[in-house]
Amino acid sequence: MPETLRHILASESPQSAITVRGWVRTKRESKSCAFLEVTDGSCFRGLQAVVDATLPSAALLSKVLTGASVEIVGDLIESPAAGQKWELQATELRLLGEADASYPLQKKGHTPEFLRTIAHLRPRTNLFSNVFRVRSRMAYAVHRFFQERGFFYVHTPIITSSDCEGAGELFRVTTLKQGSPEKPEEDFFGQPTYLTVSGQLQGETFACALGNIYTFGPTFRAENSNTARHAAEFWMIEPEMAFCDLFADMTMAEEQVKYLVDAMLTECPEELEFFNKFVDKELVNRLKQTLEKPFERISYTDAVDLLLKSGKSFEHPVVWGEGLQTEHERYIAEEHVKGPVTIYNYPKSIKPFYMRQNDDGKTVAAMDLLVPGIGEIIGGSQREERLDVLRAAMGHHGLSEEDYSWYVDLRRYGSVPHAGYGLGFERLLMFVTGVSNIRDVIPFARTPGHAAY
RNA sequence: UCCUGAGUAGCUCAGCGGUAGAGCGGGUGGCUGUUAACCACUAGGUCGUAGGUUCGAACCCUACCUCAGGAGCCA
Repeated sequence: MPETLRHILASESPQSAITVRGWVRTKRESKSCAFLEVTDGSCFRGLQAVVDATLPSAALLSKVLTGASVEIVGDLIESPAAGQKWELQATELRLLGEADASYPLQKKGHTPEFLRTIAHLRPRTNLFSNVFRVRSRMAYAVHRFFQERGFFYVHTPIITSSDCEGAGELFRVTTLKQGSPEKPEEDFFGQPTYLTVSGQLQGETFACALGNIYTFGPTFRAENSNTARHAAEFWMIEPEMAFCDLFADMTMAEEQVKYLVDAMLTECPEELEFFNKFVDKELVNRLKQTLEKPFERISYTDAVDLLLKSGKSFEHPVVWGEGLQTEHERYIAEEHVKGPVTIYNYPKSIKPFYMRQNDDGKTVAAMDLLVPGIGEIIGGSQREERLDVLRAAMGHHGLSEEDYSWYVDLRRYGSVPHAGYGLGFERLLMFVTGVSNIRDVIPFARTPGHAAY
């Protein structure tokens, strides 16, 4: 493998006769020479190549427009001008792939809305190359966090027949033709199947065998949600821990968010500087504040109290027993706490059947971690491990034990207290980059009406 | 799905009843090292689509489409 710009730019001393391959970002021409800014994607910065007008290959310059791919041989020298430490004094320029005048990216800024229409070219821009380098680093940090703590990575199914009740609308998976007289039992799997909305239920079975496990993979929601925070296909991180209660669960969630924020601060400094300058000027401050102190914890009941006493007039009334609205969550995270906050012990009527019922009979051991600007980034709970209580909850939710017999079996054979949560990977990326639209942290976003590429 | 706003050159926008504009990007020429280079010239448009009002519509009205912001649902 030839050296990438990431290594070349970190060079300690000049080098002669090196080869650089990449894409032209800008060209600045004057009479005696031309300056080509070349990037290869390996890092944010590019390398300035100086092509003297007397070089034989300088004749190619008229065809080297923004977006063209080039191979340049030359000497890495200290740049005599301000703006960069190193530059490449070219001895030979080769045009690998022309980009004609219709190339849509120019050196001036583009709006994210326009760039979404050219998702195949936007990773060549500053913003998106930074976003997707960070996405890769963060995915690695997610695995590192769990692997360092002895968690096992479990690949839960993407096609599933269980609908993880309460997690939203599902996409149907079928080989039956539309309008076909065939019945579901004649379908490929012999029963209705869907794209998974969560690996949690299957994850629980592995936690009740391997101890601590996590999943990290794509999940799907067929909700007609049109917001900057929802996508039909997104990646979720779902740890599940045996012998774990709600408070240990909350501690784990906090530890993970801090670990990932720290990874952003220490491993992606160039990208972070860019985001802080061009995307969100408060980003670095906010990330540093996240690490400073323990996340506040407020019970749902106390949260309702403080909302009622806030003196704020909310569009939606604050009522114990109803879900917290976005405006309520924003007030708590952004005005009351001014930082990440975990709300726990929600009314059981608004939560799914598998959450553990508390002794008060009214609430379940659920928790949501809210962060300023984004809202819910993590949702989790301690799971109901008592056979009779779980059966009763399933009855209340109108679920048949037959459909979940394997899930109920976990409570029948060696049941243990266990807990877990789901962290939306894209929401985490929005938090650490400051990018405000989920469509801009996914390589090819799937939202209602949009599945191009 | 609901509410609000916006669609004018490849991109970002100005024009808001009376001959379609600028910057960037492209082309040509100039400039002794530029940094979103600079200077001059130049090409580039069914003003989202379809109706309507008017002597006259990019501009006013209606519908639809698309996008954005907010809400619901949630991660």
